[in-house]
Amino acid sequence: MDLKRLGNSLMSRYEATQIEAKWQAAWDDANVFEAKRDEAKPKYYVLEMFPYPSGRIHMGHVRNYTMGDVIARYKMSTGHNVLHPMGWDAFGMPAENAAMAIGGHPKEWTYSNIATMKDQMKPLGLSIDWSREFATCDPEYYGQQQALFLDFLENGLVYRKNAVVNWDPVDMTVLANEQVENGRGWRSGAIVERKELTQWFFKISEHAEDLLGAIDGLDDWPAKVKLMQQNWIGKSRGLEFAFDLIDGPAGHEDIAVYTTRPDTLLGASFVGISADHPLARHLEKSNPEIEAFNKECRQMSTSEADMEKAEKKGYDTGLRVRHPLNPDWELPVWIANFILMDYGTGAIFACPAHDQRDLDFARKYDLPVTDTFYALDDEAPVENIAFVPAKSEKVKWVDHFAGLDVATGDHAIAATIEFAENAGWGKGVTKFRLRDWGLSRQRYWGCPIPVVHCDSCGVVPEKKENLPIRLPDDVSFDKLGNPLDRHPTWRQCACPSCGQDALRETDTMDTFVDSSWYFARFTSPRADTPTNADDIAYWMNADQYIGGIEHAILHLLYSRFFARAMQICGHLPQSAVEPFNALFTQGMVTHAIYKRDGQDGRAVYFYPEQVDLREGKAFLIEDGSEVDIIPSAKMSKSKNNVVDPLAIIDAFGADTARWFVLSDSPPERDVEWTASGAEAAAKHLSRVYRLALECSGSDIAANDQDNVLLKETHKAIHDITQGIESFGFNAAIARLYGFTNTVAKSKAGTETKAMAMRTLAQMMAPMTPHLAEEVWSMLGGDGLVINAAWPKADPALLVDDEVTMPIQVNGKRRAEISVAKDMPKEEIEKLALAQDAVVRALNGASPKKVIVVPGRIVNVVI
RNA sequence: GCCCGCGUGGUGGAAUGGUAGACACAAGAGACUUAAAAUCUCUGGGCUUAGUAGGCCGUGCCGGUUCGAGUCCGGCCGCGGGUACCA
Repeated sequence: MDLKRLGNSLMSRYEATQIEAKWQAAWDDANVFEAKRDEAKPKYYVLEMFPYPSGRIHMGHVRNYTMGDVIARYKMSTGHNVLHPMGWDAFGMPAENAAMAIGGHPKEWTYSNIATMKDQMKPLGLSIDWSREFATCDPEYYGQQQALFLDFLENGLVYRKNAVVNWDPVDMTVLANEQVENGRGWRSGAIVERKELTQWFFKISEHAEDLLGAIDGLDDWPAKVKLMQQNWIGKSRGLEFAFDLIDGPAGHEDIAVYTTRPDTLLGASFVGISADHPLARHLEKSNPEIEAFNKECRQMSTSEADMEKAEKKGYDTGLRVRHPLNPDWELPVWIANFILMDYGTGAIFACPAHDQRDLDFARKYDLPVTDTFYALDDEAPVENIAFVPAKSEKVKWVDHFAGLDVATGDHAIAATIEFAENAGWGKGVTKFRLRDWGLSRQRYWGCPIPVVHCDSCGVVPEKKENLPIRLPDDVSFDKLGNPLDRHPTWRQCACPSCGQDALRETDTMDTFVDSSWYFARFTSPRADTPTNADDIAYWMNADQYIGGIEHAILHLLYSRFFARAMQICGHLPQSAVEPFNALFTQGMVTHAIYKRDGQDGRAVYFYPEQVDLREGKAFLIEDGSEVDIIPSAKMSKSKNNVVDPLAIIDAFGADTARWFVLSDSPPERDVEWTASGAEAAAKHLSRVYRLALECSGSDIAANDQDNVLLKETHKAIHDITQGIESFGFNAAIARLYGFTNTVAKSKAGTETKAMAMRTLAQMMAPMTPHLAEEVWSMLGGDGLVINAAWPKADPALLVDDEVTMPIQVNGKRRAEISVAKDMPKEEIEKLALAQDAVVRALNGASPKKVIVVPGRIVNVVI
């Protein structure tokens, strides 16, 4: 489709490019988007998740920022002092990958991408206060982040411990989970190993209880996000106890386990330990087979999904433990590849009858399967499907040691814990699934962790006056490993404590750290401390936060933790520990992926514009060869399935792009990208422009249609206002289409029509701000529409005197009546029963029941 | 695997438990025009039917609650997101 040509022909009257440039200049002149503290007005802070500067904006960005812009502009017109900032989530792996793949420097790559993307965003006419812009890779920003880190350290919110990473033994580098493909490094193809490193951790788990409890107060967050966070934090009540080892090696008298299902203890089949469990590590020293098995376990990727989906494997250590309820009952001890040292105690007891994973394992290695309870109506023993009812469901116990017969799992768990505590062999424990947040990254392009390693003083925090600890610019990516490690001089420094020669930490911070406090920094982006108390007090919290659902857990949870940590260190007031008052999660913009396997076996991805689609197949435009079509996934740079909005903006203008991206689907739902319909959006905007033109040139006297149009206008105000406030942008736009039709067809006088058109312009202004200004000024609107007060619906004009009511017979619509709004129930019933269709259906009999819902429906039950 | 969503015409989608398909796109027909573009008008879930009468079916599938279910509940299937080092 030749968008450019179509656009030009449409623009013969509605010149979007001209109009848009004109009004953007007018907004700049009036400085309407610069946010200044003004105690006289209520403030409103609208924030969209800031973008990663990948180099091109895509439709997902346009959708996200247009939604935020609608809210920001709407709030401006309702008398709020609006803060609407924008910045760049600029650290991260893609910059290093680009440096490795195409040469150049991550810094140059990133800043040049930022410049390009800003140029692409500017024409959209977003109401952003660009004076507050920053990138997380600016030393001014990450220096303040280092200051925060030092404060966290001082307040005991950070510590060091060992943790495993994915290690590529060929590239000599740590791999992110997404860089591990089928257990192999994405570049080298080498089998990935687990490697233990000493790393920094935020003590987020200490705040688990608070982070969980406070979710209840997040009234304007989507329920699904709250549920996901609750499950992620995963509070559980369970039993901790130990199995005594029979003739265990010295120092290994027992194996401690934690279980959330202690009530199934009589179904125990074996004890499983992680390959990294101290006992497993002890055994491997003298047993080559165990050593080999453990080594294999340590070659798995660290990702939970990979581990869970991998084939379950085990090795029988030959050791045995005693069952705590019966000393004569011995259980084997297995090393299993699905048990993680990081979770619980690194050891479990397995109850195959009531856990599918344990059952698969038991069947594979021929271990016993013992039912401990049955469904109330089915006592068939477990075969190959584990019986796992909800804990709230009642089940029949086979022989429960705490004396239960029929009880729910919840009840049985509580009873078992009490039983074990009284008997003295176990202890009830509350645990959280949430683990501490490992922030160390063995990479160059991130915020340096501001600590120094000194031979005499150990790990020493850098002095605040030495911040920012800047990344060195003279690095290269042509050798293996981390450039900071290899740098000839950067590491060397004086110990902040004793002054002797020392070495800097070369790990940088997880990029989630950067995005965990940028919302606070926007309130005073140039302050020489992380935040400024007055600005924070005025602007925080973000009243509306908008971003992708893919951030439902990690980013949002980390930000909630950071707000608490910053409050502890005095950088945020108590009122800001939940920094986002309202959250809206938009759906993703998805697109099919075009892919082919390259000669080296690696996938090669193609952009949608490189591909020609015919009869459900995809061919490269370049040479006509066929490529694979992979079903839609979120637009992602690594998969090349991104569509940039520039073609639409070039052809039709920003207002069309904005209107189109809002009109076509509900904001929270994922959308499969397609450009069909952009043209229609442009047509509609031209039509609005034409209507305004007609209206400004006409001279029709006031008449009896004026009142009809007035009523319609107020109904539209009511519906559209509600649509915007509830993020029903597509519904609001549908209503705007309807109202435009009403105005177009109305025979009302010119004055009333101009009023209706001005109101239309005001209501379109959040979505199509440039056209709205143009129409507003054509029809004698006062000043800028952005400064005009939002129209208010008069309740007296919203009500109709007559209502249409459907008549159902047994729930099926058979007729329709039109009645006065306040007609009593009895009369409605009489009218309904007199309808032909009802009389026919009744066939002389009298109805069993007649349900009349005034103003809604009548249902005659026969 | 586990957690969270989603599934409605040819397409995007609308619908406080109350007329399923609003509003659009694409399509077809017509008006205007020398012609085209632009614009305007009309048709439009499926089956049945001479039909704009009437009837039956219909919101992924199966079942339930209810006078009434796209909406609530249970079980499936499919797709998407997250799964702690992608951001």
